[in-house]
Amino acid sequence: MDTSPHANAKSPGRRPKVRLSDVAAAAGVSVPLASRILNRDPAARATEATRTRVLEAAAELGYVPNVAAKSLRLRRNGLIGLVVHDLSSPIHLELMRGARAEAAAHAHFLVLGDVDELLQDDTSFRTFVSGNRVDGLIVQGGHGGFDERIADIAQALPTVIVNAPSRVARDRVTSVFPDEPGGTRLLTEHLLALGHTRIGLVSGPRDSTTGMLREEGFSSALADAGLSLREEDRVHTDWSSAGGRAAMIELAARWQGSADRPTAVIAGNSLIGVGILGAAPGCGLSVPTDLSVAAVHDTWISEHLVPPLTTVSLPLYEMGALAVRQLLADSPGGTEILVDDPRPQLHPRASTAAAPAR
Amino acid sequence: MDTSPHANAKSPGRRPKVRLSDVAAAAGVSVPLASRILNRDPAARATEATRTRVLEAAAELGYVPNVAAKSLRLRRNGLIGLVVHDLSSPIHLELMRGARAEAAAHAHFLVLGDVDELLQDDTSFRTFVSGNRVDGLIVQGGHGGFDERIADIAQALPTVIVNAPSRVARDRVTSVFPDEPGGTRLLTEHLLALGHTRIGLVSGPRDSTTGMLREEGFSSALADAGLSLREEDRVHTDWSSAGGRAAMIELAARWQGSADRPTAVIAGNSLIGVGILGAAPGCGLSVPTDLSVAAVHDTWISEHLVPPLTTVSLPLYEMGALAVRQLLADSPGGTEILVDDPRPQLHPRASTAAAPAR
DNA sequence: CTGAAAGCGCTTACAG
DNA sequence: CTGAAAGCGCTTACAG
Repeated sequence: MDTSPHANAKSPGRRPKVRLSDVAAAAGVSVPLASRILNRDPAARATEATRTRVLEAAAELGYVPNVAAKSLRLRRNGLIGLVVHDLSSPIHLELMRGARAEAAAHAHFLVLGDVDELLQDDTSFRTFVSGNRVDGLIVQGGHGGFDERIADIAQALPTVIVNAPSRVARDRVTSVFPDEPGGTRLLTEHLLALGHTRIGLVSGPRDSTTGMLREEGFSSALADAGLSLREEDRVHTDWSSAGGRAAMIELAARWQGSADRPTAVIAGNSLIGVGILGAAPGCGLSVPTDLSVAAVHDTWISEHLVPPLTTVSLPLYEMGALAVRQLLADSPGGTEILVDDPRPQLHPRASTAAAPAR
Repeated sequence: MDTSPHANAKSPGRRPKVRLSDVAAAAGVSVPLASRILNRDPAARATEATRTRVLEAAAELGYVPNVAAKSLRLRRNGLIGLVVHDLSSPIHLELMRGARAEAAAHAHFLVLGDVDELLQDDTSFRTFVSGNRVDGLIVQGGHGGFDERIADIAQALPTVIVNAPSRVARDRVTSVFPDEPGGTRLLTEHLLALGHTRIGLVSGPRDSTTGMLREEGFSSALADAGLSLREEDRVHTDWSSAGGRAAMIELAARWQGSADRPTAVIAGNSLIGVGILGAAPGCGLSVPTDLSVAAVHDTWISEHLVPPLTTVSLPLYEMGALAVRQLLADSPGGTEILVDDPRPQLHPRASTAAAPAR
């Protein structure tokens, strides 16, 4: 009778999997005791000799617990679903990096999901949410009209909304978000200090919570300076460079032939900022001579643009990490957590300069 | 006795999980039969009435199989590890998007890993590789000196290397990669057609397989035109915009005061291209008047740069999708697969122009 | 303190 | 063709 670890080899070319029972046998103890020792169960008070025998056997055999068996037993699997809206945005990437690193630090892993798929495709929704596929969900918020659905999910699965405070009042949803108004305020104050008195805003989609919060910071900073945003100086667009480009062209058309126009513009995010910067020359506007441009979110590209883009950085990486920590702490839902370490920070660069004399 | 689905509710606020036995009971059949019907086992030839009763019960109860139980039984879990080197690169993002979408189409999910962590941290390595955490691994290749380790992994777990052909001759490693030489050749021919006869190359790190392949395409296109790369016209740097910036500064210093210099430069990837474009003005070089710049990989940003960057696009999204397909097909290892649909495509933009007259 | 037993929720040979 | 039984690899009350 072959009960050696090699007896259960499946594919010929593959190394055989070592089970807990193999470790227990090698150490001459029962399976439960091996389990307790390996899991540092304080109740297991075996002699030091036994303990090391088990530990050494495990190390020698290269034992790694079977996660499926553990999951079935423990009803959790060490997996966190990270569900974002647009995988190609450098902004979500930072969030993802922070979440991944934090998860790894706690021996957890991230499973990638897509917001639209999750909300529209029922199969995807159900495997994620009811199939025990993941222990919890981090969902990118800030997009309009899907809050009820999230509340639904949260009823079945610990859920954290990142990127925007949740508008759902239900118990189980925690949200984690940066100081959006504060960040935009920093940008606005920077432009005001440079002498700009009329500042445009290229905001995100109309139904975006994030966009609204940024506009709030913008408006309140203007108000503090005795100014206010004129309706005709604001454009809504989507969160992309193509959107930023279209917005710049739209604004330039409005300004056609009028000397009375904004001398600076704030981009709702840095993708939009890139689009504005790219479109300005074609509109006959030189940045920063004719127009100062500043954007929310500092990404790897900001400093390499021509001219380098003034931005405010928000703690995206930390937000991802904190979302994971919240989920693992299984904290009571309903909390709204402002990620404020580090604080929003201004990165003044050549895309902003003193307002031209009037 | 309460055997209703609600009997197994755990957390009071959460919806109870429905088990297969609940479905079977509701449909009045045995658990095995319910399993067979739900899994479309052709051997199960129940009456149509029974079949629909089971299907309807499952739908009504909102049954979703417990993945942990399935995994334990079937020895696979529908998870694929995607292990990349730098999560923040827009290039890997495309790969990731393709892989995620393809995986989702086959009811699989992606678990995020980090190459450095996988190779250096033994715990991470072992949970991924021997802990049955994932069914297979997609690892980003092209970085020097870790091929033996990958071969090691592949012995335990189906593995596909993306991004570069594997230099490991072992049986089990399949690699999937785009036509790197072909792409760079397209870029080179474009510059040659514009009249450039001396072209510089800002390549990636010295030990990068990918970089070497691109240089091959570059050199062979030059050779076809009766030209060749001069040693002093090549700079190695890392795959980043900061690297590109440093390289541009280095080249400009070499060219100082000499009329005899390259009139065009090819960037090993588009991040490097961004850095070159950003650094050129500071070096007293106007693009494309003084210097044409072209780069490998077309990303969202290329067309929004000032000037828009000429690039060649490689099928990164498709490469990700194909890697997943390879893994799921459990095809025999050792194959090298060129992803050539779509073919590398030139995107001529304003960063390249006719060579200045000599 | 440790071991034997039960059980997590499935699937699949094996009988009937 | 269908059901009863076994078992995937763990952990944890429960006995001893």
